[in-house]
Amino acid sequence: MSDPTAGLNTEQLGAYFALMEVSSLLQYAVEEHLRADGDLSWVQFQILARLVDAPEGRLRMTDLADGVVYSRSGLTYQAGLLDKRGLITRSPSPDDERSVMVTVTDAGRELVARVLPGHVAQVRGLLFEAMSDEDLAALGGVLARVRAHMRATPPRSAKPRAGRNRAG
Amino acid sequence: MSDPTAGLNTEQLGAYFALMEVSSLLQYAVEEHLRADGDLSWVQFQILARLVDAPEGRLRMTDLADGVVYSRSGLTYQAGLLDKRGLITRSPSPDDERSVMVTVTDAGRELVARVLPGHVAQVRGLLFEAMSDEDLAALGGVLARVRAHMRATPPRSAKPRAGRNRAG
DNA sequence: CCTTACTGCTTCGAATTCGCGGCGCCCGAG
DNA sequence: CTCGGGCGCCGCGAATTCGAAGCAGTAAGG
Repeated sequence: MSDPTAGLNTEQLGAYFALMEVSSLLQYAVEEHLRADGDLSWVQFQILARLVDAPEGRLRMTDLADGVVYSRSGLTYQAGLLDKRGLITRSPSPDDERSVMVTVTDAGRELVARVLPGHVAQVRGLLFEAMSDEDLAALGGVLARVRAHMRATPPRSAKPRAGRNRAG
Repeated sequence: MSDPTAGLNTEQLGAYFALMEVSSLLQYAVEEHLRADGDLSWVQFQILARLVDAPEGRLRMTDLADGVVYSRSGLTYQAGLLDKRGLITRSPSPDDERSVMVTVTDAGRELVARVLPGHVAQVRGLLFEAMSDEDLAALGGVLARVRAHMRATPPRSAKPRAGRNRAG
C-alpha cells in the first residue's frame, strides 16, 4: 500500500477522519435515542443484545467483555446497573466458581424487543439510507477484513484486554 | 434498499456492528498511543489538529465544537486543560465579544508535529494495513456519502449540537 | 496435601464527561 | 436610547470511565 515510513496520503487521511466522525455521530445519535426510548446507554444495549443473541441467554463476563469494547471495571459497573434494574441476573458459573454467568431476564428481553425497532430505524436512517447495495457489500467486506486484522494485531501495550502486569 | 418498516438484514447488522467495533478499537489504540507519546487525549489531539489546519491557526469555540463531536462543556474543559499547558490561547473575538477565539501556540504546533508521525503510523498499521487501494477507494466513497447524509439529516432531538432548549 | 502461578471479577480513587442553569453580549423593535 | 429575545461560553453537580490493587478459585508441580 505504502511504505511503513511514509505518511498517510490525502485519501487515507480523509477516510480515517470520515470513519471517526461517522461512527461518533452514529453512536451519539443512537445513544440518545436509546436513552429516550428505554433509558439505556449504548454499552448497556450492546450487553443486552449480545445476551439475547446468546444460545441460552447467558454469557460469562469475560466473553461479554471480549465482544464489547470496554474495560473490565466498566463492564462490572454497567452489569451492576442492569442487575439493579432487573434486566439481567448474575450467578456463579457451575463449572468455574470464579466466573460469573450473566443471564438476561424476561424484562431484559422485553426491553430489547421494545427499543430494537427504533434503534434499527435510527441506524438505517442515518447509515444505510445513503448507501447502495454495492456500498453495503463493499463496506462489509472492508470492515470484516479490518476487524480481523485488528484482532490479530498484538496488543502493543494495553488493549481493553489489559490488566495483567503485577509484580508480586 | 429495504422498506422503512423492515428490520436490518444480516449484512447490514454485521456492517453496523463491525463499524462500531472497528472505530472503537481504533480510537482506543490511537488514544493510548497519543497518551504515551504526547500526553494528549483523542479530543485534545483533534482540537489541536483542527487548529493547525485552520487558516490562521485560530477558530471560534463553536466552530471547533462543530468539527469535533463533543459537548460544549467538555470542549470548555479540554480547552482549559490545553490552555493551562500552554498549547493554545483563548482570547475574545474582535467581532463578536461573546465568542472566544482559540489559537494554537508554537508549542501546540510543535507537539502536534511531534506526535503526528506515531499517530499516523498507528492508524496505518491498524486500519490501512489490511486494506487494498480498491478497499480504500470504496471506503472513502461510502464514508463521504454517509457523512454528507448525516450532516444533512435534521437533528431529531439533540445532536452534539445540543443545548438550546430553555424555556425562560 | 502444600506451594506457586495464573485467571476472573470486583472495589477503590482519580479523572473525564455531560446536562443544566447563569452571565454577558449582539440584534431588532418601539 | 431602552427593552425584549436569542446566542455563546462557563461553572457546578452528578454520573460514568478507566487503571491499579485486591480477593477468591483453578491448575500444575513436588
